[in-house]
Amino acid sequence: MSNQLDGRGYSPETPDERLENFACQQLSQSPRKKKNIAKNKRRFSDEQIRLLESIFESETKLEPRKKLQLAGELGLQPRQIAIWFQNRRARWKSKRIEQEYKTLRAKYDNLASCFESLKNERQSLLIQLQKLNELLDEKCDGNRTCKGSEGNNNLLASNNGNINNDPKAQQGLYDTEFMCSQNNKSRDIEHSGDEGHELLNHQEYTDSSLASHNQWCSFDSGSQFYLSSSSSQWFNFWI
DNA sequence: TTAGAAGGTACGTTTACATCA
DNA sequence: ACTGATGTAAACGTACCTTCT
Repeated sequence: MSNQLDGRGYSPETPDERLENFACQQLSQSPRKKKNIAKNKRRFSDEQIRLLESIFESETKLEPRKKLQLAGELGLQPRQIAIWFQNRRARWKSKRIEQEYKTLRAKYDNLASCFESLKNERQSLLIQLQKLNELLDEKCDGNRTCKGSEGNNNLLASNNGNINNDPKAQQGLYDTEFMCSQNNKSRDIEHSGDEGHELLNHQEYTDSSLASHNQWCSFDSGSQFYLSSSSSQWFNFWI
């Protein structure tokens, strides 16, 4: 505020001049009285502004008595004081709104960037899943136990049974488990109870783009890696 | 309880003035 | 030096609210 006032090129009236002007205005009976008042409009002096600002800092609204007192101190009309406070409140509000906008904008930008990185992460997870699925297909091709009820085999079971000795596949499984546990823990945890067990055995994978001709392998509940219907929806939401 | 006057505020607009290209 | 555009602050008009009688 004071910066804006610095360098003002007007010559402030003294209180006496102001009173004189006011007296003239009051005495003027012309129909253009209002215009005459406006024509004498002068910016308040630095000293007046300083005092007004200091009071505004402590109270943004003036009590009537204080307004009169201030008017007397500054040689202004009470109405001028009231109007100054009105305008000051308006400027204050406008600044505050601007500041709030900046804050919200920063938060939004941050969220948007998080969203982007999560999207990228999801993409890489899907690629890993695709690879794992292909590996499973290969295993199943060479192992007839994949069919029928035993077709329910899964990566973890294979891994635990030391059937899958492919270090690359194991690494992929580890990575996948790790990333899922990091990112989906909060979402999947609610399905990890009895309800989760049920989901494990009855899930339907309808994503034809990624589901192979074999069904997606379900994972042991302990692996924290399975696709419930809700997480499918979550994934679809991100597409 | 209701009506109306008085006083206050928010908000949008107008006006006068300063500054700058 | 002059001028038009622009920004800013003082002032105004109006609608609305609260308080008091």
